[in-house]
Amino acid sequence: MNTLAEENYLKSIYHLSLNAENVSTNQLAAFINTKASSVTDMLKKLADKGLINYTPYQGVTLSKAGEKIAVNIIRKHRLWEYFLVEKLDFKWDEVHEMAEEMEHISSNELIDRLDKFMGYPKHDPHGDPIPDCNGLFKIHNLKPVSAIGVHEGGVICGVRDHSPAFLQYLEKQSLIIGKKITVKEINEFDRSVILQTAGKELQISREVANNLLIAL
Amino acid sequence: MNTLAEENYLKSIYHLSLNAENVSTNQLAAFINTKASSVTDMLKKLADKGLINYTPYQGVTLSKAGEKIAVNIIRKHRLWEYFLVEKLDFKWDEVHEMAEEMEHISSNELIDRLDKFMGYPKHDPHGDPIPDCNGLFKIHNLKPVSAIGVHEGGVICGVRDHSPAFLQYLEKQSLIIGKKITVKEINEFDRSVILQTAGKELQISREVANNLLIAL
DNA sequence: AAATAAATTTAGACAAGTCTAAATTTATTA
DNA sequence: TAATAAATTTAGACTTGTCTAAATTTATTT
Ligand SMILES: [Mn+2]
Ligand SMILES: [Mn+2]
Ligand SMILES: [Mn+2]
Ligand SMILES: [Mn+2]
Repeated sequence: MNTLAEENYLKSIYHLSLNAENVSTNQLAAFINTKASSVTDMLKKLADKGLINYTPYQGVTLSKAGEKIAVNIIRKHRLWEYFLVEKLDFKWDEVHEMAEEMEHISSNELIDRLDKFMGYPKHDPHGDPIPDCNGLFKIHNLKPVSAIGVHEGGVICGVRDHSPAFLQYLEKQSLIIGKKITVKEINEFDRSVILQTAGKELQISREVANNLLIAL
Repeated sequence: MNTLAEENYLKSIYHLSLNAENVSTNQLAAFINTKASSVTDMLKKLADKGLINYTPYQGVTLSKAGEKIAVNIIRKHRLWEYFLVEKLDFKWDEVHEMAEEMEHISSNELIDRLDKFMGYPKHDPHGDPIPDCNGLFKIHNLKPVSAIGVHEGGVICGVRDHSPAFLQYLEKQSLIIGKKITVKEINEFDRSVILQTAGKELQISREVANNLLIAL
């Protein structure tokens, strides 16, 4: 099997691949919080194992085999997050770090039974889709609030920033998954957004609007 | 915090300490499945950290700090085993290896909530006591079936051998936790034991009798 | 097209944990 | 008690994953 470090690299390459065709050494180094030279070493190792496509100086993509492993780890991560929130009553800003450890528990039988135990949830506490036991899931097509115009709106279905600080802020504003919102006004000066939600009206910064995802 | 290897050594020293005042280097090496020289290296490290009392050539005991860590890992191990059997429907012979990984998930908040979620169970699937969040538990005073005489009996409350093969055998014979048994006869030749259980009678080898624990 | 800057890789080192082989200490036996 | 055996430790090496500093490659500017 693969080491914990290998799994973390594969998962990171997967996440970074969503925003860039080829993932660069420096991107990975920043994301994983390590040095570029360490990344190079690991990329060689993963390439030897056939888990990535690596051409020196040109960045990497996941191979089919590598992607399968990455998706499986993401499946585990999201199922454990769901478990922590739904069964153990943690808040959505408290579970990520624990799931970072739990995603490396190796047994697939375990994770499949956990999935069944919870009724095959489709989304984790942050709105991210949970791959099924075959690695299949719908990449939902969400837009940041900052990308829609006045009088448009939708349902909050995800977040881009998963930091506890951001999640706590959203919770305090009742901007939680499933909430219906409409853009009422966009401030010309700082592009902050005034939202209309059930009952009340509230203002969010451009920064927040960029990181809050809705389905139209 | 402590590394995975350190945690495994502390746990092993704890288990071996139950049968011997001082735990020897070779005992540990055999138990952990490593070489004596590796054990020596780790013992120095644990002694430097103040987690064990180590005098070269004389074996080790856990310090108060080391024991606390060991008991906490055992608590996690047993709670996860209970979870796997009671919530995810694994059989008692299937859970040990998974729990060996899960016991290293670091969060104590997580394990305390898991404990609460399951209703604060007192014993794991193999009958072993689960330490509470303060590390307290009753070491129950069990006897192997091989240690009692004819016409004596009790309730099955634990096993000495935790191997899948042994556990599967017991299950097949319906010799499970909570079962009431009485010794009906002891074969003089091979010291095998004939048991009377609810309804039927069955014979077990000396080997099995040695590893099956009962409360009188 | 040079020159410079940025990105990436290579070289050499280090810590953790393990191993084999050799040296040392403790226990056992004659 | 001296010799031998068993247990333990030390010495030196190896792997994984990391780091810093130097070398190399690619990209960007003049
Ligand atoms: Mn997460
Ligand atoms: Mn999540
Ligand atoms: Mn176990
Ligand atoms: Mn157990």
